[in-house]
Amino acid sequence: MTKRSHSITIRDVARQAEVSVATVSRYINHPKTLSNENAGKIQQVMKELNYVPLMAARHLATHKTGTVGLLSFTVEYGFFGPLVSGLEKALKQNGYNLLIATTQAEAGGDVMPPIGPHNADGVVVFSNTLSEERLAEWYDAHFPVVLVHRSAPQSLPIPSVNVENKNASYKMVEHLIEVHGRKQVVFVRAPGTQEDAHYREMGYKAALKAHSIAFDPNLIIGGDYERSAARQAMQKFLANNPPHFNAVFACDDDLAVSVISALQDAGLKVPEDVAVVGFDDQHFAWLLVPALTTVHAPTEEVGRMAGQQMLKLLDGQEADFACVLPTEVVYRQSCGCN
Amino acid sequence: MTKRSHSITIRDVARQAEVSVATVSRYINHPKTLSNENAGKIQQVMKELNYVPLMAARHLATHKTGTVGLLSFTVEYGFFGPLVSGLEKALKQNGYNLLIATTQAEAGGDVMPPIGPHNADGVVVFSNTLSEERLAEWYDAHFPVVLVHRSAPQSLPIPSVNVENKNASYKMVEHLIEVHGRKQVVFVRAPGTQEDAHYREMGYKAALKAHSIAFDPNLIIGGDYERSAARQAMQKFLANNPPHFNAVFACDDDLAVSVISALQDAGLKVPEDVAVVGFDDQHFAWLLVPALTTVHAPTEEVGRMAGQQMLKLLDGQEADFACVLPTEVVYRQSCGCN
DNA sequence: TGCAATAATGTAACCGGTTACTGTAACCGG
DNA sequence: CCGGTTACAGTAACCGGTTACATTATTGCA
Repeated sequence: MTKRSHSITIRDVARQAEVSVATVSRYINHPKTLSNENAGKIQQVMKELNYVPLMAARHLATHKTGTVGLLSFTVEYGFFGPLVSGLEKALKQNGYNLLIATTQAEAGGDVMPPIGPHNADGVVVFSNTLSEERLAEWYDAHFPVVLVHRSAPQSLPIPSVNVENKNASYKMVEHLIEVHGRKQVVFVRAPGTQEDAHYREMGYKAALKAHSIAFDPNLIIGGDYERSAARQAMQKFLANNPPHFNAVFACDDDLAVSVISALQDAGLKVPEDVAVVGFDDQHFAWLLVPALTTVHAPTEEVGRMAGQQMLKLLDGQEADFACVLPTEVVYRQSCGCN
Repeated sequence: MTKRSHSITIRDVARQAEVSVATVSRYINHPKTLSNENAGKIQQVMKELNYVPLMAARHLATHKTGTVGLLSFTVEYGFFGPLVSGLEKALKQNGYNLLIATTQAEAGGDVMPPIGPHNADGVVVFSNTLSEERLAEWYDAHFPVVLVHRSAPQSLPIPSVNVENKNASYKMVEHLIEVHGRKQVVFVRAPGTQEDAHYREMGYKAALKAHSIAFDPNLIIGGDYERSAARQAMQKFLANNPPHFNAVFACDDDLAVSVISALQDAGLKVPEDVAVVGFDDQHFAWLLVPALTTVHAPTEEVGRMAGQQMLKLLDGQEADFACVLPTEVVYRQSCGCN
């Protein structure tokens, strides 16, 4: 056995089984159309030779790769695991594999993304990982795309899977105001330009307005920092003689953690002095002390749903245009409950 | 544009640029061998037509897919994110994509794994996701494999990347004994048959022995439960009139969390009544109250290293046979420190 | 019994790239 | 001025599958 395992081709099988290559191919793709005799022979020879058809040759002949891509700007971020998990499970059910690549948001739209029509049957695009031009190009070419945590651009009816951000944020802030009487609520923006973040901020503002609380831009902590520097950003905010506040709505759980630790460092008690709430309900949220009040986002479900939409597209069906999964506030201790 | 975007082939480019297909192919693969004149023409036409070579055709001709697979039994488990991240970064540097699939440990070795020589240039195998027979088969066929969190079977010199488990566990338990005087240490096994778990238990036992503490099998909580049922397993242990104990070494951080919450439910204080320590140093470990004393495992580094080993193999070089990354005990509060 | 429909198989073209081989022209030193 | 490199480009075979079409054997039914 010095030769590569894949020197075994369909012709080897055909020869050994004393049939034509076409028959072997038929056995693989439409087994029912074969005589029992040949089917048996072929099956046996395939097992003997340990034959596995080369995907590339199949792809070339059929124009199907059996692969769906996921384009993401990062893979480290907390909820990536569940997202991929859901996606992979959904795809696997129909025999698709998952190809993963990270890209920075395309600089000028001119860099060819590592996954595309040339190596996948469709791609799931996470957040703003792809320029609108590319999206349009693929849409025009009828290349299946599903957006995740990003809604489709105006003119392109590309299916998307999102979580409900604005209402949940509204309720979250309303809870702080009504139940806990916290009217000076700081909002901590996320770094980057995630669409989710935008809607969460809108929910925050809407809640203030509905309760006749004037929006104070000084209570916004801007997202102009690296994720890893969130804690310092909070510390800086505290050091710079901020306006009075008694609650913090962090754009996501990771930020909430940074906020809490910065507050505690500064000698402030959570939730007594300052209530802190987050968004996402990541794995660790309930482990914190105080346990984090946050909005539960069904991340694995997002992945699964994206997978299902993609399968529909691949099957030639219409997918739901915009699919928004429900979120729900989870009341724990960090807001002052219990 | 009603046709698929990929009806544009190398022959279209060749025609438009008034050269032969071979010349276009050369431009793509060995640009230096072209005259400036033709290179310019081809470049322009390629941009105009938005031409991207079809991977499958390339693969078929060259027997290279440009893809590395990752075979894992799950994708949800906490440290999956960093692992993939490290792996993906390393691979991307050499232009490889990452193909991901989950499999249950192969039942009888007869199920063809979704990733293999037929669709990847090599695969990274996480833990015991693949039967030894398959490993041997691939090894014989010179198909590049790198093992992660699993060492190579006796007779197969397959490169592997592991973290140091035994010594770190030894130190961890020694710390409990020597510094905190905890001599009745419970060991909580992980479900499944991860190799890591085995070595951690060996470290635990070695530490006991070195301190002349008799090993008490009643202080072992067995791994015969689902991961999600770890907390109940601990509760059951507590309810069943266990021998006296004043510390718990959990096989990993996730288990440690379950242990802590079960203990607290039972009215026991951590670390005053029972010290609890874990392994992995997952993201959330320092967030817990008390912050978790644990062993830091460089998971992203494991991914990166596996990627590098794989790249070596793909390049025809020898890879390091067994690569064991150092781990380090991180002393926080849950053991009683501070 | 004969003919059409049907089932099972084989032949060979094709998918879209790569590359060995060949040919041509320009260039080199003696 | 000539034989030998060198630089560049084209022709066509090949990679390993799929499938349209042709062929042959079998069956059903008048």
